[in-house]
Amino acid sequence: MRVSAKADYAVRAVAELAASPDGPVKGERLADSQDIPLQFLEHILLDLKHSGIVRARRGAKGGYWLAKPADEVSIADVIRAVEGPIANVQSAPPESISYKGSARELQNVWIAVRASLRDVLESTSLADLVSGDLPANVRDLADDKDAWAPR
Amino acid sequence: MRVSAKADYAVRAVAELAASPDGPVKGERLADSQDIPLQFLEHILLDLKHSGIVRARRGAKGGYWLAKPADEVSIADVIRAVEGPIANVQSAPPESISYKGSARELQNVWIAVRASLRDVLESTSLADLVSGDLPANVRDLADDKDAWAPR
DNA sequence: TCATTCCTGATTTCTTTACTAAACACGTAG
DNA sequence: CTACGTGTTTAGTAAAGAAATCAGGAATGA
Repeated sequence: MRVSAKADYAVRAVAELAASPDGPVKGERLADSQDIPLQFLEHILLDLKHSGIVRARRGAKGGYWLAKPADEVSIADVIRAVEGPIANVQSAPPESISYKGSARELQNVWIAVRASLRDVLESTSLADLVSGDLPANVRDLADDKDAWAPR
Repeated sequence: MRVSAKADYAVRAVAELAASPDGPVKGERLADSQDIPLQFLEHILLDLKHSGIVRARRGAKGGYWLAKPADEVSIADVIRAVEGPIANVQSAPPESISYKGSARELQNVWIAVRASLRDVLESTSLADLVSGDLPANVRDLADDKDAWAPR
C-alpha cells in the first residue's frame, strides 16, 4: 500500500512538463527542478513515452513534452505507465481472486479499495495538479483535518 | 499501490478467528482453511499479537483468538500491524513530504489518496467482513459495475 | 562533422517478500 | 513430574523488486 519512488518521480516530471507548454524540456532540467537522479528519470521518461503520455526529440533543441493536453492525462494514467495496474492484490487484479470460508467478502473490500483509489487518481488531471485547482472530491478529502493526522 | 501477500493473509486469518468465537483456534487450522503456508502465518500471527489484535495460548488446547470483539477491529488495524502505515510515499508519510515547483499540489493528492483508503479500510470491521454486511460506503463502491472492470 | 540530447541494455546495490529450519519455552494430560 | 503437543523466537535464504548507475548507441540540428 505504498507509492514507489518511481511513481512519485513520474508524476512530478510530467507535472513539470505540463507547466512548460512551449517546446521541449531537457531531461536534465526536469531532473534538476524536481531533484530526481537523471539516469533513473530517463528510464521513467522512456516508459512514459512507450505508453504515449510523453513525446521526445533528440539532439540540440531536443527534449520531452506532453503528447496530449494536460487536462486529458490523469495521475492514474501516469502511475499505470510506470507501475502497472493500480491496487493489485498479490500481483493479481482483485476481480480475479476468489476467497473461501470466512474471507469470502474480502474480494468486495479490495474492489472497493481499488474503486476509491480510482476516484481520486483518475479524476485528477495534470492540468488540475499544476493549477492547484483540484477536483471537488479530491479537495474535500484533502481538506479534512483528520486526513493530515498520522496513524 | 499493491496489497502484499502478507496483508492479504493477515486479514484472512483474523477473519477466520472472528468467525470462531469459541475458544482458541490452532495455527494449523487457520493455515488449512485459508491455504496459507503455516510457518509464514505464524510470523504474521506474532505481529498481530504484538500489536494487540490477537492473543495466543500454547500447549494442548492452545491456539489463537481475537483480543477484542470483532466489531472493534478494522481491516486497517490488521494491515497496519503487519505492513506499517498505510499509503506511504517513498516510505515516508505524505504529510511529511514537501514538493517544489509545479508539483507543489501533489502532497494534497497523496493525502487524499490516503484519506480515501482510510475511508474504506477503517470503516470495515472484522464483524462486517464475516457477516457480509459491509458498511454502506464500501458496499456502494463495490457495487458499482465499473469497479469490477480491469484497466 | 560535431556537439547535443535522447535511447537502451547491462549491471549493481539494497531492501523486501515469502518462506524454511530448528531450537526453545510453555501448558496440559496422564 | 514428565512427556507431548503446542506456540515462540531466532536465524537464515532464495527470489524478486526498487532504485539507481554505467556505458555506450543513435538521432538531431548547427
